[in-house]
Amino acid sequence: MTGPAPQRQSLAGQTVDVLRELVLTGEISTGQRVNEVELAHRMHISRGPLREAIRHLISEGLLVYVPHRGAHVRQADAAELYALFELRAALECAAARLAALRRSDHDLATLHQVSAESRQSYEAGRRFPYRLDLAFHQCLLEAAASPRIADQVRLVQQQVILLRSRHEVDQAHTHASMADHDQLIAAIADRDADRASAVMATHLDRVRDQMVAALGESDGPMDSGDRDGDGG
Amino acid sequence: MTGPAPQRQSLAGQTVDVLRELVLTGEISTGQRVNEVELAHRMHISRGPLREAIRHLISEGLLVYVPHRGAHVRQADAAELYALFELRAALECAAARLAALRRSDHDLATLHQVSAESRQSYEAGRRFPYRLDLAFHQCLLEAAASPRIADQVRLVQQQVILLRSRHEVDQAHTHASMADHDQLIAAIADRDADRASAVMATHLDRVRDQMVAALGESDGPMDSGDRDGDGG
DNA sequence: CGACTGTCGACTGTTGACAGTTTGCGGAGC
DNA sequence: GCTCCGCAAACTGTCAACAGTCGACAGTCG
Repeated sequence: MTGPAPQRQSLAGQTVDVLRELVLTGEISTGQRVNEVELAHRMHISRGPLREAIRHLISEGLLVYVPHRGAHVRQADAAELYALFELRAALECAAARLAALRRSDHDLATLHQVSAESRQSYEAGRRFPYRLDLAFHQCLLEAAASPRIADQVRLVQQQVILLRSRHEVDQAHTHASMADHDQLIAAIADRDADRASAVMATHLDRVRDQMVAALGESDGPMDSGDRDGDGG
Repeated sequence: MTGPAPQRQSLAGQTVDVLRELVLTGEISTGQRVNEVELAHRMHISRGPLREAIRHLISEGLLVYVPHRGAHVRQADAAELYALFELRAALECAAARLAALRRSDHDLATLHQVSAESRQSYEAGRRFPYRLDLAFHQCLLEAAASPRIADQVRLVQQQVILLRSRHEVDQAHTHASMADHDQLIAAIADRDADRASAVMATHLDRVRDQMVAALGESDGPMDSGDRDGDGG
């Protein structure tokens, strides 16, 4: 599991985690090219392990690669975001369906708990950190008990995070998302697979539209719009 | 387009294709460990590009990796096969749904054509080469017009091929599969997304059960009967 | 003044060698 | 005879250096 990280990992393995964090936190800007020698020097490692780590992140979809030009952080337009969410919907709707069929009482209790934490955090004035949103979807994957689907969902979610971290989410969307989660829990509690899948589809459509809107605001007018608002 | 393959690919890129073929054709046996130095010498390349190719195939799911032990060809028991087909069903049912909604007349004609070729080949006495089965699913992906889903389906299909190549398929299963394909085409022609998804689910269940049965025949009765098949 | 071409710099692609770890074998001890 | 310990071989992990390729700049020709 994602327990205490075994520090006995290889250098390349550690580098994957470090580099992934650099990308997801935006420390390496979107679209920025990754210089192998410079980055290797900065990490006090050789180019070999770094290259393997880069290739790994490419396979995870966080980086893209151009021959003889190196790798750069993936940047998505609206079309790619739609395509990504089609994949996400395919996977998570199936997960919701399986969760409804297979969930144990323990799974259901955990879902309720995470949902309660989210609402608590929200009403305490915090901005519904997507850590709790991720935790909810993670619990759902546990309930679905389908390891291969779970792995793929995690990869897709990483790519969503890569885009989501760039902008803010508004309050109305937060409220609607939590309502979706509650409906999803209800469907899973009833072991209603079709309803769980449908609610998930609705939820993901909402999240997608919100992200497309935010993308259009910050990235839409691209002609020399050089306001690199990476602050967040 | 996917025209003449750019032979100017990097050595690592070429090696990926060569190694993938070696694995899928069974030239590297299932479970067999991959010796880096030996294989690099045999391919007249250095270990660097070979390692990158190996890591790539690991990310594709064809190889698995053990620290300090190297990579070996993935071998699946019944439980893993069930998990794999849950992922496949999630992806391909969604693809079938999208294909029903988005297919053009040209897509439909192509599907009909591939289906006819399959039937022709079958009645000519051939054993329904799964190349044609793959071609059918490929056409369906084109009709679905969802690039991310298509990519993932291709990766999953590779893993299925890795297991399917080991054994034969019986005639009854072949006949049923072609009937499934025809029903799927009909549903897509009617733009009935729900029915297309349902037919695909049935089809994949059939294929899965046939593979599980074949797996149990050829691989099940091993010396120490460790039938931990809790595939639910 | 504009377009083309030759050269330079930087970076990726590849290689061979070195170091650390694991595994298998052989011998000593019980 | 069986078990445990130690050594050696083989393999993976890592590194530094070499070679090939692409992009940019400057010089030259029309």
